[in-house]
Amino acid sequence: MADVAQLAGVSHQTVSRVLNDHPYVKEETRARVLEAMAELGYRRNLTARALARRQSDTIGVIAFDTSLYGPASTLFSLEQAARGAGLEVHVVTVPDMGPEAFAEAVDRLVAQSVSGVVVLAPQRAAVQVMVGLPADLPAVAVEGGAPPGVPSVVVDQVDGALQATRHLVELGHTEIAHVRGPQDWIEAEARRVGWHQAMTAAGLTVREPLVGDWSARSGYDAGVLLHERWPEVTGVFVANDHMALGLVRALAEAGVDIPGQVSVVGFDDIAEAGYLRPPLTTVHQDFAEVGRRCVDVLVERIGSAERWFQGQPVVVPSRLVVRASTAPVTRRG
Amino acid sequence: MADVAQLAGVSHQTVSRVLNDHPYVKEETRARVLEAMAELGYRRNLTARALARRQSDTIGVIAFDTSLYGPASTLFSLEQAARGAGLEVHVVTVPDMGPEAFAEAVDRLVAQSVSGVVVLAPQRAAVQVMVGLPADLPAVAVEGGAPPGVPSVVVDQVDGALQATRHLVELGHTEIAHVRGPQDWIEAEARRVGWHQAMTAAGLTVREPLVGDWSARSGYDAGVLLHERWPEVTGVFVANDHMALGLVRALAEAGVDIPGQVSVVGFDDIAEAGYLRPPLTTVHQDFAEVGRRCVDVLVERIGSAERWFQGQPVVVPSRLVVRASTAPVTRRG
DNA sequence: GCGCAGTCTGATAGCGCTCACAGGTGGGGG
DNA sequence: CCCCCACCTGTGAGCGCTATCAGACTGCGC
Repeated sequence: MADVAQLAGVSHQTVSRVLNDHPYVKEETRARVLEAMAELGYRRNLTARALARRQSDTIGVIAFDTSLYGPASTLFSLEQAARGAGLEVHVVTVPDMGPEAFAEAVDRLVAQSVSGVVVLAPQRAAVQVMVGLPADLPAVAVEGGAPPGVPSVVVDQVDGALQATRHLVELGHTEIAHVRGPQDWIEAEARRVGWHQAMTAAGLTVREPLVGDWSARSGYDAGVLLHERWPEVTGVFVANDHMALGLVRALAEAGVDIPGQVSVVGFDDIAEAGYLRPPLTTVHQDFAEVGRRCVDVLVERIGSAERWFQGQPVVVPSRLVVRASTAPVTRRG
Repeated sequence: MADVAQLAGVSHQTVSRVLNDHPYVKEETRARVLEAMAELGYRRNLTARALARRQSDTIGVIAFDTSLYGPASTLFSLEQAARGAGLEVHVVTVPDMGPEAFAEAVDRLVAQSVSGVVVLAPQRAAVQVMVGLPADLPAVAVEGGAPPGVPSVVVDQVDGALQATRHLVELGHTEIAHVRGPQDWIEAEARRVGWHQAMTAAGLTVREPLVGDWSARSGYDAGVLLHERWPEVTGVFVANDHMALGLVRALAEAGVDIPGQVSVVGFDDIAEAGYLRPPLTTVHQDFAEVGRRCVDVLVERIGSAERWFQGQPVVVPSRLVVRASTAPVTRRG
C-alpha cells in the first residue's frame, strides 16, 4: 500500500480512501491511484483491514453435517448470497451435539472476528447455544424454535407436513403412518406435528411414529417394520426423501405395490425425486431462498445498531409436489 | 491481552508465549496467565495474529457447486480434517467456469491471507488457473490432470471405470454403452477413458458415449435415447449414480427389466444407492479420505520451504460395489 | 476584505498480536 | 572464580490497514 501511495505520489491514506470509495477524492487523483494499483498488482490485505476495523466482512456458518442435502444446499446458496453482499464465508462444523462442541465452534468464529453467524444445525441443542452467543454478534438460525431475540429463517415445516398428510387424506386414506426423523432434530419434530395436526383434524387415529435417522437404510428398516406391524396402513408420510426411498424399497420387496396398495409422501424434494421408482410425491423446500434470506437478515442486523431482535421469524413456504408415489386408496390386497 | 498480562503480572509477550505453547515459560507463570485468561474470558484475536504472522492458519476452498454429492462430501471431510490440524476453512464458490471467475476467487482468498488453497472444481478450466496461483501459496487440486508442480489428490477414476466396465464384460455383456458427464469435467473424461480402455481390451465395439450433465433428468433423457437408438445394448456404464437412477427409470418406463434385460453400473456410491430399485451396482469413492489427504498435503507444504512440488499425485483407490442392477447377460427380449 | 462551508489531502495514532532482541536468573564445567 | 549456556522474562518495533484530526485550498455571500 505504501508502494502504491509512493508511485501515485499521494499518501497511504488517500490510497485507503480510494479503496473504500470515500467521497472527497479528486477524480484525477483516484485515477492515478487506480493506475498505480494496477501497475503494481496491488491487493489489499483484508486481514489488516479486519484488524483495523474490528470487523471482517465475513460470516461464519456453524453446521452439523454439511453433506446432508438440506444443509449442503443451504450452505451453497448462502455462499452465493454472501458473495453478492460482499461477504466472505467461514465454515465450521460441530462433531457432536454437545454444548461444548458448540461453544468451541462459536469461539473459533469469534476469534476470527466474524461479522455474523448462521447456525445451520437444526438440533435442539443448537438452539440453547444461540442464546449464549455474544450479545453484540448478529446471528441467525436456520431452524424453527429459535429462542426469542434470535432471528431465524425457516422453511415452513409444519405446513409442509400438513399439506403432505392432507394430500393423503384427500386421496381417501385413513390408515396413515409416519416415519419421523431423529428425536433431537427440530425439523423432525415439526414435521411430526404437522402430520399429527392433519390427522386429528381429519378425525383419524394417530399411530406412534416410526423413528429413522434420515438415511435410506433407516427408511428401509422402517418399511420392514411397518409392513409387519401395520399391514392395514395404506398411506405413509415419511419425514425426508431418502428415508422414503428406503421405505419404498422395503415395501416393494415385500410385494407391496406403490402407489397401488400404499401411497408414500416424502419431504425435501431432492433433485432426483422425480426420477425414482415411482417418482416421489414430496414437499419441496426452497433452500436457495433460505440462504438468501439468511444473508438479508444478517446484513440488516450488521448494519443496524440494535442488537436485540424484535421481529418475527422469516418463513419460507414449502410446497407439495405431487408425483406418482401417491394414489387414491383402494382396498388392500 | 494487555489486561490479561496486567492481571497476571507479566508482560504481553509472556501471555503470547503461553498462547503459543512456547517452551521456557515457568510452570507457575503459565498457570497464572491461564487463570487470568479464564477470569477475563479472554479470547485471542486471530485476525491480529494472522496479520502479525502473515499467515492465517486458514485454508481456502474454491468450489464450483458445493451442493453436488462429491464436492459436498469432500468439503465436509475437508473441514473435519482441517479442524484436526488446527486450520480454519474459508469457502468460495465460482459462479461459472470462466478464468475471470477463478481469478477473482483466488484474489479473494489471497486477500484473506489463507495459508493454502484446495481447488475443488474438477473442470478443465480450473486446472489452467492452478498454474496461475501465486507461487508461494500452497495449493492442492482435487482432480486428475493437475499440471506438474501442483499437487493433487484424486480418486482413481480411470480404474473405477475400468472395474465397472470389466464387471459388465465378465457378466458376458458385449454391447455396452456409456453415459458420460459434461465435456469440460475432468472426471467425466477420466471415467470415459476407463470405459474405453476396458472396451478395447475386451475387443468390443465402442459406441459414441451419450452425454449427460450429472443430473437424474439428463440420465433419464439418455435412457430414452439409448432405448431408441441402440435396443441391442445390454449393459450401460453411467458416469454417476444420479444419472444412472434416471436412466434406470427411463428404461423401466420403456418396459425394460433391470437387470434382467439391461445391466446398469453407476459411479459415486451415493448413500442411498443400496436402496434404489434395483439396488445400484456402482463404484465407491472415499471422499472422506480425499478430504483428509488434501489437508495432509497442504499441511506438509505449508510447513516446508519448498514451494515447488515434485511428488506424485495422491491416488485414493475406488472400489466396485456389486449390488442388484447388474446380472449375467441374457438374450434381449 | 473576511468568514465560512465544502472539498480535498496528509500526519499520526492505533487495531492486537508476533518477532527479534536484550536482558536477567541460576547451575555446572573449566 | 568466572564464563557460558540453559532457562525465563520484558522491551521495542512493526504487520497493513482505518479512524481521527488537522490542515490547505477553493469559491461563495455579506
